[in-house]
Amino acid sequence: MWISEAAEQAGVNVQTVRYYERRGLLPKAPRRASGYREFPSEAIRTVRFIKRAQELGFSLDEVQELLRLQRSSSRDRPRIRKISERRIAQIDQKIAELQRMRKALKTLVHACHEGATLECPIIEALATEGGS
Amino acid sequence: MWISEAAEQAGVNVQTVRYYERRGLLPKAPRRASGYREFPSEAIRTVRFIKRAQELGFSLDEVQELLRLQRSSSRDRPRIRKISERRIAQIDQKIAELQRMRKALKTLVHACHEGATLECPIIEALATEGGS
DNA sequence: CTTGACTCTGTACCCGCGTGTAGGGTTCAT
DNA sequence: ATGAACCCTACACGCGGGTACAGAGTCAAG
Repeated sequence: MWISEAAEQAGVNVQTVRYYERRGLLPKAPRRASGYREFPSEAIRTVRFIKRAQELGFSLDEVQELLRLQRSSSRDRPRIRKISERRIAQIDQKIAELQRMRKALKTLVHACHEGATLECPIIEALATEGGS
Repeated sequence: MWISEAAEQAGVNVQTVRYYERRGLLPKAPRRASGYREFPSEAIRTVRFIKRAQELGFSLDEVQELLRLQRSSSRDRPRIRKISERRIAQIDQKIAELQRMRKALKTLVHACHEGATLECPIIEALATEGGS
């Protein structure tokens, strides 16, 4: 199958497929004499794997390692778990950071509604030293 | 005060100060005949304002508007609140997305610990069609 | 007057993940 | 044999928020 069909079936566009190949996420597709790539249907499954992994927040580097592990005969489950757990830890950190922001903002917006001060408490908080 | 002192006092580096000026976050600093900028101490406060706003997740474009509102005589509190509330909504969306990822990953990691299957459930989930 | 530490501008580069474009060659149905 | 629709490579550009460099000019202490 040509690249445009592969891309369409995988739900990405043509450049993306070439990009994944260049980055080493997809194995080099065999070529016709003309230089055209001919993809095995396997490639579609691989692209979908990549997309699903991205939905879970994995970076392309991580996806690359997951693909490598998938292909290796010794499915190294502890290693796979470790990558996933590292991802979870990063997600937790990010969530905590966002919640910290959210809380601070909520407090300020609330104060801005309630307060009868002349100055807006939100601006005041940003303009004033101290207390992150 | 020269730029390096201003930058140091504000806790950013020299290029950042120039960058903020270029972007319109800092007012154009007056120049000596040599072309050297001379910063009023006000500038330090402004840079710190920017940094605090960034910690709450505001983009530089948003910070620019907040600074504009701060300077305007009619402190438009509803507008300021609106910007903050939009930010909160974006944060909430991001948190929800991260929690979705986190939950999916947790489930997989758990299955990978528990399951006695040959294949790693994490890889299986990524390799298999259906169910996001 | 020299020297070293600073400043200026303009430009390019970084991260991750692609997307777009120009200029050329191929495929295949008609 | 022609033409539309495809394919190839190489390169530039986009986001956001800076960072780094080169080449030239300036400041201030000794």
